[in-house]
Parts: sequence; C-alpha cells; structure tokens
Amino acid sequence: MSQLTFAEIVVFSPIDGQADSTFTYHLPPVTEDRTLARTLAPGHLVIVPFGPRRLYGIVVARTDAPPPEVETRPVESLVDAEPVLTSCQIALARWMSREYLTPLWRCFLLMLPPGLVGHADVQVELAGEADPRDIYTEAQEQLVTVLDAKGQLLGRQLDRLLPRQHWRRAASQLDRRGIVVKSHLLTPPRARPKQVQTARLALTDDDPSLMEAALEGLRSEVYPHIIQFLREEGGPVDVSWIYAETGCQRYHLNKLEERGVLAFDTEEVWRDPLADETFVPDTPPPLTSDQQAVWETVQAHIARPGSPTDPAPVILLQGVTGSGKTEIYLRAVAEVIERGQQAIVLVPEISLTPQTVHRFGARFGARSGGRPTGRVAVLHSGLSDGERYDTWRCARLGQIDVVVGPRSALFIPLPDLGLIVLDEEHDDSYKQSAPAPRYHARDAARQLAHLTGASLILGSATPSLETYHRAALGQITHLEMPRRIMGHARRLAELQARYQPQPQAQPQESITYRALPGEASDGRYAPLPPVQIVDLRAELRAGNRSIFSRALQKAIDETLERGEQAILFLNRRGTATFVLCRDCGYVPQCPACDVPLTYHGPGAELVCHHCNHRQREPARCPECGGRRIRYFGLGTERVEKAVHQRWSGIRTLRWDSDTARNHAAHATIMHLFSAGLAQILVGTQMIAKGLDLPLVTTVGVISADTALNLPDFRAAERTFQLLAQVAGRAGRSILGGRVIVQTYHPEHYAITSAAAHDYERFAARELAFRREHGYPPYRRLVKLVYADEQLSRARDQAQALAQTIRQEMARRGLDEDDLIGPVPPFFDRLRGRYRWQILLRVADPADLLREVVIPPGWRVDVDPSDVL
DNA sequence: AGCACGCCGACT
DNA sequence: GTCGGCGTGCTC
Repeated sequence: MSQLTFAEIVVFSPIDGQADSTFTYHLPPVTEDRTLARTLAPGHLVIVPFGPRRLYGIVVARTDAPPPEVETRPVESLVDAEPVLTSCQIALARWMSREYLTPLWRCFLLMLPPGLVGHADVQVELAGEADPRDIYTEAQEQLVTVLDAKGQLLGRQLDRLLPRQHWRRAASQLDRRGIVVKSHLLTPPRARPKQVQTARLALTDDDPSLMEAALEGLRSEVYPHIIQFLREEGGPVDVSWIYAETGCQRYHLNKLEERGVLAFDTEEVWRDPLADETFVPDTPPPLTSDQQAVWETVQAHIARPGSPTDPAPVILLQGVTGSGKTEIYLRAVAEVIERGQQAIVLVPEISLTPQTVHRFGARFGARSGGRPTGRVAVLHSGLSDGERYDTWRCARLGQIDVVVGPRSALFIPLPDLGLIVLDEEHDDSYKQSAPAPRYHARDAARQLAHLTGASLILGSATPSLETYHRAALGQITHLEMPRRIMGHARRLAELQARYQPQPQAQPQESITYRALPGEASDGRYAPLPPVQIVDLRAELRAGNRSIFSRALQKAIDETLERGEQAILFLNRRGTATFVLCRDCGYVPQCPACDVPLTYHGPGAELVCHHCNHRQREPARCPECGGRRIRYFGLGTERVEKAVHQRWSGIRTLRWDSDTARNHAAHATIMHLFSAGLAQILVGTQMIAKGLDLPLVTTVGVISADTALNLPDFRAAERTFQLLAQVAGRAGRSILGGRVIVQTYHPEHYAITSAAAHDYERFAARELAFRREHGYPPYRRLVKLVYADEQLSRARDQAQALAQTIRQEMARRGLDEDDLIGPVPPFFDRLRGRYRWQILLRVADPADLLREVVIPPGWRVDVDPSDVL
C-alpha cells in the first residue's frame, strides 16, 4: 500500500479564488495518531493550522505527492468521524464553484447543516495595566477603554462596539507593543448530538426487604410513585419524563440515587421535528386516465438508474393546478424507495405547508421518535439547528428515504440518490440571490442528477421558458396533464353543511362538469374556469372610479348571495401604496433607498419595502406645507377597506407578508378561510399557491399589470404565471367558478393567453421576444452589481470593470454589444448605497469571466432571476 | 481575513 | 533615526 501521507484540503477561509485551490497537509505520524492516518478520506471535516490561525477544512483527496517548495504542516484533528460530504456532493460543489464564480469552500458550507462548522475569530484582552503614554492614536485609546470596561472581547463583539477597520489595526499595533494580547480562536461545532439524562431502577425486585431498607425514613409519598413508574417502564427513562409523570423533583431522584435505588445515565436522543405529528396512512388512489398515461411513461423512464455516460432522463411534467401531479411524484418516489434508493422532493418555500408534509407523511410514514426508523424527513425554515443536524445525520446514515424541503434540501447527503423532484419548477424561490453561491436549484439538481445517476422530474403548470425550451429541443421528456381533477362532491356537501347555514348553494348552470368518455359518471375532471378580462380604461371612461369594475362587483354580489367565497388577488410587486401631496406633487421617499415609501395603516406609518425604514405619516406636506395628502396605488389594506365599504357586514381575511410572517400564521389564515369564517380573502402572491378551497367560486385580480410594467425581461413570464396560478384557484369543485382579471393592458399576450388558459401561445410569443433580444433561454445573463455610499465610486468601479470585461470579450471575438451598461439599475439606490450594474449576455458566463479579475465588493449573479 | 514585508512622510 | 501609514502578496 502506498503511503498517501498527504491530504489535499480546501480551507474555510476568506481566500478568494473560485478555482479549486487546495492546500496540502501531511498526516500526523502514525505514532501520534493512528486513526487519522488510517481513516482520513475525502469529505472529512478537519481542523488545520493556517498561518497564525487554525481553520476548518474539507479533505478532497489523499495523495503521496508533497507540494513543491513548501514545508507542509500536519492536519490537526478530525471534527466528525464520518465524512460530512459525499463524493457526489464534492463534485457538485466543484461545478457550482465554477458555474457561479464562487469560492469552493462557500459551496461546501452550503451543504453542511448550520452549526457544524464553527467560526474563526480573534480575542483581545489587556496585557496588564495600560500606560497612557504608550497609546498614540484615538482608535487605540478607544480600544483600551472598552477592554478596560468589559475585559476580554471577541472580534464579533468589538465589531459592534467600535468601527470595524479601526480596532483591528489598533489591536495589532498594541499587540506588537505588548499592551494587549490578541489570540486566534476557533469555536467548536455548535451542533451536537443531544444527550438527556436518564434514570433506571438499580434495585431488583428479588428481595423486597432490600428496597424497604433503602426507603427507610423517606416520608414523602412521591418515592413509591417514582419506583412504581420506573418499574412499569422497565428501563432507563428520561428524567424530565419522570418529573412530569410523578410530580417529583430533582431532589427526590438524588435521594434515591444516594441510597442505591436508582442509577443515572445519559442517553443520546434524536431530535425529530415530526415527532408530534400523526400521519394517517393512505393508500394510493386510483389514477385518472391522464395520470395513468403519464405514470406509465414516468415509470418506464425512471426504471433504470443513469450512469455518467448514459444519464437518467429528465422529465417535464406539465400539469395544470389540480391535475394530480403530486400523486405522480408520490408514486415515482415509492418506486425509487422500493429498489432501495432515496429521493429528494423540492418545493417552493411558500408551499411547504403542513398540507404538503401530510401528503408525504401519509404515504411513506414519518420517522417515529427515539431511534430514527422512518422514511420522510421535512426541512423548512422553522427547524432548530439541532433538528436540522439530526435530520442531516439520519440522512447520511441512510435512515431517511425521502426528504421534502425548499431549495437547500437538495444538499442533504443521501447514500444512493435515485430521484429528484422539483415541484413548481418555474418558481423564483429556487434561485438563491444571496449569499453566494447564487445558484439555481433547478440547474444544480440537473447537475446532481447527472452525477448520481438519479432521475429528475420537473413539475409545473406553467414551466419556465428555460425548461420548456429544453423540452422543445428534445433534451427533456415532455408529459402533460391538461385537465383538473374535480374536488370531491361529498366533501363539498359536508363543508357547506358545516359552514353555511344560509341557503344551499346551487351549482352554476353554465359550468357543470362534463363526463369524459370512459370516466365515472360523477365527473372526475373540472373544466378550467372562464376568465373574463376587464379593461380598466373603459371603466374609467364609464365613470366607475372604484377599484372594483362593474363586472367584478356583480360577480362578488352573486357569490355572496349564494353563500360562496371569493378571493381578491393583488399583485404587490411594484405597486406600493405611495403618498402624494396634491398641491405640489411631493412624494415621500426613503432616505436610504430613494423609492417611494409605502403607507401602512392603522399606525399611519410610512414604510420602505427594501430596508424597512419607518417614519410617521406627515400631517402636512414637508415641501409646501399643504394638508391635501392623498394615497395612490393599492395595498391589501386598502382593498380590504374598499371591500367593507362596498359590501358592509362582510367578513374578510387578509393574507400578505404582514399578516402571515411564518408557517403557523399561513396555516391559521388558511384554516380560518377554509372553515368559512370569512367570505372574502384579500391577498398578494402567496394566495396563488397550492390552496384547495372548494367554496371559492370567484377570483378577482385587482390589477394584473403591475409586474408587467417593470423593466425586466421576465415581466411577461411572471404576469402569465401569476394569472395562470390565480385562475387555478377558482372552480376546483362542482360549484364551478370564474375569474375576473382587471387590467390596463387587455390586449397584452401575457394576459390574453392566461385568460385563454393557453400556455403554448404564451410560450411561442415570449420565446420569440427572448430570441429577438438575446435573453434566456437563448443566451445566458450575468448581472454584476456594485453598491457604494458614494455614487461616483460606484460609477467609477463599474466603468473600470466594464472596460476590463470589454477587452476580454474583444480578445475572445465576442460582440461588445453583449455587455450592457454600465448603468444605474431600476432600483438605483438601496439601503443608502448607490448601485451601478453591468449586464452580460453570453453563452458561457463562467468561461468568459474565468480570466477576468473581479475586484472585491462586486456581486456577481449568473442566471439572475431579474435584472432590476 | 490577517499578517509580514517594504517603502514613503512626520516626530523624538 | 524611528514610528507608523498603507500597498502587495501569502497563507500548505
């Protein structure tokens, strides 16, 4: 066996270099540490010396070749006995590092649970009594003063107390002169297995007299209680459980231990986020004819794992909302589990509702408490670091079959990945915009599938044009489910009986289900609802100045009369409710971002949606002193108010980022509405996703245009997707439904095709537009942004980098017109910093920028989701 | 990010 | 002469 006494290690350091720059360390001699020399392998998390510091690092290879002309230093220690990254993950991180121009260690960090890797920091303390004559600068004086007051401090604490750059320099200077002592620290992993203390009976029942003797003189009734309880349990019991069951206290247990009645011990417990959930197992329902057809193809495609030379297929499953895509996912996952592999199911952040979790939990069974035995794990933002860590460890051990989660769930280590599903693949939340790497989970998933031989299923009612284009080119298998499954008639009747004491609703004549050939006669499919486009310009001409068109008013009147429900949808992006002085036209703006402030009642506050700056609404105009202040634009609050004005006595619910901060709030609002506690739901984007509300028969889109008016190449795509999703909210049940879309652009193809439920037409028009302008999917974009408090510095930086890149493009024979800018972008000032932007339109961004030195401070976004 | 090294201006 | 500013380069 060759020696392999060296290890190539990627250190978690601020060293730039997107290249896979590794450092070579030697292993400690076998005489010192046998284990390390024997076991150290790629994927291991280690601590190594680095200059004057110690840093975490990842082993990527063992070699027997020392680096030329450098003395190697030894690997200090192993943090986790098992590798923390699989070889496929290392390969994926390499790909991301290159593709998104990000240091490799940042890509590794993304794949590890928070808290596994500690931080490097410095600690500063006074060496002794400081002589004022030794202190030269003001910064040094400040540093000595705080150290004197607070004792030793960490770098992160000093960052908060003193200006950043100053104290570091001062500390170095004072350290050199022996006035302060600066030391490097490396915090240990925060995430650790959870230990609980347990107690068990130490005396057997063989000789009751022994027990009696041991309890001699103990008067309290609680002692026999405890003993009885432990006897029933028959083994070690978590002490906090004993407290809860017997009402005893620590003192009592200690007493019993003293007398040898019980013994303490510690035991590792696995934190389980699903421990309190109960899942009622379900059985796969019979498939509709559409599902059957799709399933047969999917099954055939995923039957065979891929290999590097012959990758497994990628499938685009295009199915309208409610067509039953999830059932296909469930079966595909089951198939993969059946053959001993694991699956990852990615969902958009927002749809990670208890509903989704329950669907998977019911089919596959959750992990059950104690030892991890189960099959489904769920990742979401509500988990504690400990829960994440244990879920991650379970996955690594092969004890989880399917992981459901947002984009980051892609990085869970699974021993034998067989399938990746991306539901709602067009969703923006799959793109990470900050921090680096600014990856797209769809592309990373494709790469991971390729590396592992897993199959990939992309599901959407309105696929991204990138995916649709690939399908058109034949790189992806395109399957369709164009029809919605009808909500169950019996369930609907139950709901109505429960929540609607008013007159029974009558199914609408015009929108009854149609039985399809060969289908059961109770109707399995619901037609897509009719969508009516209302021209708001015509409304104005007709003298209607309400935010509700006449058609929408009439529709809501009818809906309310029938005891049904309505949703009013407001596309918030770009339509802040801004404030204007009618006398001089003054618009209050955020002092840091230069965007109009948004009005928020009832506190009458003006809020900046970028930086959360808040100020009171002015009583008089600060410019001209006038008192005629008016609000323009629309917020959910104003819509809600207008609803109450028009329909008095109606109960409404509001669902937006203000009222639904977290998952629990989502669930609550959802529940209240589906339970019929309100007739009208007013909300933003969020309500467009995945709700199944059978009593909703009318959906009104207050203004369809706001996304359309933004200067962004995806404006039309976003508008179409939103409208299509919103339309999918109505008429899921036998009651039928309708959608009313209010717009100032009734002729725009994004709106007309959405109204006609015609994805093909939209895609054809949009692809023509993208091709003409060299936008994705025909070319790829890179957005480079520099932000600075000084406008001139941002501009100069941008011009300099643009010049460098232009030269590189010229050298490669690329068209210089494909560098757009530098210009201030749409949001040209955020959080007090002026922004300048360069846009590149190229075939291979990573290749072009490989040899361009991008100065620090630039934010590079490959395949940005917008160019605002 | 630190830290050293190294070369210019204001003091003991 | 010396201290300190801060630009450049390196960390196995």
